[in-house]
Amino acid sequence: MGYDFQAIETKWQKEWAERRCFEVEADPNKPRFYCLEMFPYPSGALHMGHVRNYSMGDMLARFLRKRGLNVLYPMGFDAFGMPAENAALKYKTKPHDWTWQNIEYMTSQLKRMGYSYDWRRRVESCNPDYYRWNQWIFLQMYRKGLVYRKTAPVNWCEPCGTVLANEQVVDGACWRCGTPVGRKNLEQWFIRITNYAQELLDNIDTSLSGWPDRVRTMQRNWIGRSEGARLSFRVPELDYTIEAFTTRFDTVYGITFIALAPEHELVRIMLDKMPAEKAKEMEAFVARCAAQSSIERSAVGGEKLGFETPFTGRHPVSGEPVPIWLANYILMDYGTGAIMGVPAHDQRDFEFCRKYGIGIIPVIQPEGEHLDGATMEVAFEGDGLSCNSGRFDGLPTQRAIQEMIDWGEREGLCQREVNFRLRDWLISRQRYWGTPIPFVYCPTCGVVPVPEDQLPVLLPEDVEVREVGHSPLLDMPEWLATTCPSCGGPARREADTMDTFFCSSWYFDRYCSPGHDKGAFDTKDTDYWMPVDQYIGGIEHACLHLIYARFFTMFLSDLGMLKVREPFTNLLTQGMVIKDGAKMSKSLGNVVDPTEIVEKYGADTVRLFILFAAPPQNDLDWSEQGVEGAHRFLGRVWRCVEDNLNDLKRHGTDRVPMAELKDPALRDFKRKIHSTIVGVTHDIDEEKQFNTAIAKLMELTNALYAFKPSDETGYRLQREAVDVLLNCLSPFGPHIAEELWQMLGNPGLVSTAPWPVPEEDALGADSVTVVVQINGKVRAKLELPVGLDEAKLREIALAEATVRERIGSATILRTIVVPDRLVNIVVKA
RNA sequence: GCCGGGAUGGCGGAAUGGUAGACGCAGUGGACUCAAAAUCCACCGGGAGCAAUCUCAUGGGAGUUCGAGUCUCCCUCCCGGCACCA
Repeated sequence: MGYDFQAIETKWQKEWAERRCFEVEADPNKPRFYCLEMFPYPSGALHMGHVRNYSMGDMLARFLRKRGLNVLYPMGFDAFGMPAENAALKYKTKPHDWTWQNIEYMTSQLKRMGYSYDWRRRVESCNPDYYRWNQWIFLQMYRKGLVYRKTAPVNWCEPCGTVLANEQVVDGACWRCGTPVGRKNLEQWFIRITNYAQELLDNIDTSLSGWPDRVRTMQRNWIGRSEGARLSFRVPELDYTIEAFTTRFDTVYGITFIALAPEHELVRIMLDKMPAEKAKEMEAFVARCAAQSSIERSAVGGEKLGFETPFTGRHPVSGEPVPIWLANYILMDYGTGAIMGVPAHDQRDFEFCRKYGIGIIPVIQPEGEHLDGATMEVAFEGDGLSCNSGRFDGLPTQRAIQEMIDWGEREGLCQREVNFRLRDWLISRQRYWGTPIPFVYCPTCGVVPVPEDQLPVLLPEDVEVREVGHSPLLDMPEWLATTCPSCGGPARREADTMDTFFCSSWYFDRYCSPGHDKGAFDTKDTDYWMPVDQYIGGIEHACLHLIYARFFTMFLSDLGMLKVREPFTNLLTQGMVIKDGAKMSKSLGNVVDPTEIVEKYGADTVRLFILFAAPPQNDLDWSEQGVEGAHRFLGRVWRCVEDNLNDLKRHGTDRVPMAELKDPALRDFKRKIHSTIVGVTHDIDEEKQFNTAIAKLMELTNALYAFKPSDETGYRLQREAVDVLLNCLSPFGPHIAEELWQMLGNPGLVSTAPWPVPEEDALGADSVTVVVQINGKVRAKLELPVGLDEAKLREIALAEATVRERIGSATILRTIVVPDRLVNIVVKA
């Protein structure tokens, strides 16, 4: 009858759904496991990257379920976002309709793959039942002082018509559309994620040992902590104090100038107090810097531009005047936007001073050298001994930093300070298809939060998206107009919506309590299910979603809603799916549609291929020949059951214990069965090497083909092998395993059958190949019984004819014996 | 520049410091067939040899070790992240 994968797969998908095999409830008496995948954006159809991600997760979920764990394995959709608006424009539809259509279609595709989700828990972030809790959480953040509005130069993406968070600017360009990002001054909503910078950083080392090093490093870099001191320069003429941050307070005696960012607030004050002519020049300089793109301005080795102001600040230690300059390489959004210029020990300052003829004073001497400010060619940024630094002369750099800051703090010259590269999270988006920010503007009361009992602020669904430079919400006076919750007077709704990363920062909590309407989730559920034990997704979220989600978890924990501080215990970042040397993408036209492949080969084949072709972290080269190979393997499994079905059924499932087996061939075969269980379990559970787990199943299949039973014992062993093979195969190719399991008359479903347990006495070998080496080179291989002691092994090895011949007249210096493994004879001619 | 990860057959990739190349793809030969496909069986890193076998080989160079793809140091190249961050 052959392997009719289409019929089999639809049959079992229906069966699993009807039997509700994969629906789970929190049960404190059962050991739990939370297996999570990054939920997809409902872009229209699944792509191979999704299939890879979810095939890994499903395999794990099925495996762990069989091992007796109560496995939460949910799926949902990250459904707000720009593409829906673009699609609405293109196809003359509504974002709401387009999105929901895609959600339903992609759900059907996921079901066709046979993934074992608990579908009752599906979450859609565009559903008011979900986003009302976005609004609620946002209000809690507001209450805790984590939300603020600020007019600031923000990253602006013109094609997207909206601002971007820092995390969403990649190489100076928009993370979604790739357009270079501009600057715009806007009043926007921010979240103080920086309040959590230290914990976000600390936990990388203490709590994220289950994450790849790569991601941990990326987050560490992104948060970017640096320790140092804040010091100030008094500017008496302007009655102003310039604050600056430095990590090198030990170089304070080497200051020869002060540099400000052209956007620094002091610039305006100085302009007012300057002769008109000079002020004009300075304004021109500021304008010139403003015209430089962010990429230009932050390019390494970019040209340093400076402008000398007619003012001076007082050196914090000596009180001497220090010239104040404006410089294009000083960034307003790091530190204080002002620096102490130490050209001798900072390469950027050095280049600046050489260009503008500012003095250079070395205050650290490297070992065995003597630096002279007049002749130095590069700044010395390493460690050495302090000089020209008064009482600190002669101190080694690391000590100098500490002792000088201690002294500075005592004298009131500086304060220890820690700076982070991480910026607050800008969450407003000037887009329609997102969660409305629950605030109103009242002419009397100002910016007023919408009371919790009035949530959700519903996003109107019946809108027409038009190609205009602003959100369609602004064209809906009936939606915008509201009353002030505070005074009851007329007010206007906030028309900005939230960054969609807000939605994806807590969806995994919501999965724990589907449909809960008393809160974002029920703590009874999250107390049981959280944290996520295994999270699987793409590396591209290393500094976006994975930082935001960690922050949310800390915040919700501070509210007392979560018991955990970190959401994801183990993280697996899967590689991309590549074809013809490039990532599959529509623009390159190298996309392979999963649906077509599933029709041609079946879901089991696709799953198997995608897990077998490469280790999870590596990129995976799509190869239709490889797919055929996977299909061929499943065909072999099928035939090896179908062709022997009568024999396999006739002899029953009673196992023959190892102790009763005498024939070495049978004993070997029994061992193969049980070492497969051990190996596959190890590869999945400990190594997360799904490719080698599959390789071991292929080996067992090959052994089954080579095995020709001749008696009752042999047939029973064959049945044992087939049952183990199907059981271990079922997480990878669940449909075919289920069908064959049933054909054999096994009770129940293989999906819910316990994972096989290896028989201990079927693992140890009767004999082993002992390698005889001479000076580390393999010279003989001996098949010997297990457990011989060192002396015996040495004796046997030395007695071997080829070995004796090899040694000849050479002197044996020593012999290393590793029992059951090798004998290494060290000789000297 | 700094940080992280890599480099193994024609290809994807295996190898607790102990037989390098599991498993698969591609390839070669055979069986079955009128023939092909499918399937089954065998071979499949380089060099030498009729063969047994020998020899070289895990990016390059040193080192530790009885023994190194694996550990240490240096170098080359590739991938990823951060970067005029004070």
